[in-house]
Amino acid sequence: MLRIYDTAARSVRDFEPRTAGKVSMYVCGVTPYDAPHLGHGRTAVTFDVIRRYLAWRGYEVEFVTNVTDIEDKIIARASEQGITEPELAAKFEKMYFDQLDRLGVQPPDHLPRATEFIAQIHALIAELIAMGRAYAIEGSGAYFKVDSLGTYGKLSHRTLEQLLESAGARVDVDEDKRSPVDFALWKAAKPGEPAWESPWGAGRPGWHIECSAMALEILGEDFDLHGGGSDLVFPHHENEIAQAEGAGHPFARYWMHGGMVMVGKEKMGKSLGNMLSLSDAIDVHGPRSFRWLVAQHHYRNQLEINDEALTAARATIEGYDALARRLRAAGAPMVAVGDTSAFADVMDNDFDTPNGVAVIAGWRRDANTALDAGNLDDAAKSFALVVDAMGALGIVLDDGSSTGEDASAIDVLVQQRTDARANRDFAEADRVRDELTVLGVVLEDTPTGTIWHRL
RNA sequence: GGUGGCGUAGCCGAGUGGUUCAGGCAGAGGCCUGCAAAGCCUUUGACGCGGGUUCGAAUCCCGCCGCCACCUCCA
Repeated sequence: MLRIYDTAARSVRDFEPRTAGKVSMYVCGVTPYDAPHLGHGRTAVTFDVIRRYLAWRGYEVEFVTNVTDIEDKIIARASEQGITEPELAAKFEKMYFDQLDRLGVQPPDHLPRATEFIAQIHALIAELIAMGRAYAIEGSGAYFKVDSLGTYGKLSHRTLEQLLESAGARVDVDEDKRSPVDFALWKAAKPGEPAWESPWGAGRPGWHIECSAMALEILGEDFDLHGGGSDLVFPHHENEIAQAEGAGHPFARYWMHGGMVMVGKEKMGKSLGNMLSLSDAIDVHGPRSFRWLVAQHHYRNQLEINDEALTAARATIEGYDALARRLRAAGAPMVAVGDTSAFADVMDNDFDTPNGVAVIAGWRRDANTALDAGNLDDAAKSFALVVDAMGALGIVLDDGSSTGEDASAIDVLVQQRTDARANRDFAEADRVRDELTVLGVVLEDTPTGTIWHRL
């Protein structure tokens, strides 16, 4: 039985999807106005693993990620760079998905953009106004009336009193709102800003409303999973619920939130200005190191990411690659996947990848031990389990079969060394090996001959 | 101030009231190897502090200390 921690319930709940055997999930993507950082990568990998595991477990998954391509930050940044908002958004959206692609994050089944759903956004706002849950202000836009919805705050567990208290302490509250906790559904355009016509004046959607409208449009009411970073719990997700349920549309059944990336014991965040580039990390340590590091930690915990941690993750992944290489070199047979229930058992407990990784580590050891003993069948069986579970985590092992262009030249050198060793001319053998080392080639002598791989 | 989370061996990081219990990285010793590389085996050492419950607690309760997050744009 799959169990999922639901932020709204603050506890682990048995997973009962809307439709048996199917999972509909919506994960908040980005507002593309800057280069993707480590946090984007962490959250994307987290939900990619969840998606892959669900599919691995036999569910038919429909996966939606949105792009909020019109927002205050985009307008400001486009102005700074002297390009249009669509140009800016397209540029950073591409950058975002390019990096996710490197990380092996599967493309979503649907990729809705806010500007493509203006009609649905209008319809939802109109419903809210008709139901008395929202109001328009001439020249300002439309706002959600928070005190009209008794359940407001149920996701982030805040009462209206608490919200009013902290809102009052804030400095700049929008002057036009009736209450400091109300939030914009539609923002009137200032001169020069991009705008769409609407019954509440020319303007643009407020942040939050696009996700309610797009999730309902694509996945329908009462869809299964809604995810995002924990920093989105309030106000973004709380408001998404208010907008959908306030208009009478049951929203997500389960709310999942991933922990923040930490840098030097502090949350990496925009206000702190300590954001690290995702592409830099991948360039230096490789995408699988990043992915493995994420998988080694529970998705709801904070995760410190630094060079040391990525280096350690890389060492582990390379150990798995070495196993794949050795098996290939030894001519181990391909076998069907056996009993992976040990992996499923831990993963079913709220996607417990740290323990899933531990299970895989056990199979890896089994495979290595069998291989050392010359038992290729058992080694192959254990390895098949490793590969299968790794697939659920989205990691593909490198067995060295993709050798590159100068492979034949390297093979010649390796043979020279083998000949030298056969003649017990170890000085010559080591000289050739040094030559290969310079080329970034690492040798491994196995019972069935010398194999090599690139550093 | 309100709400939530965390504090485990050199580092990262799981964990259930009770025989050894994670796992990874690093370290030490051994095996294998001409030497390496890879691998296997063994091994060092832990549960923030103070109480309490219990036959027994890292695991439950209370208090304290420290750290972090959300309450504001944020994955």
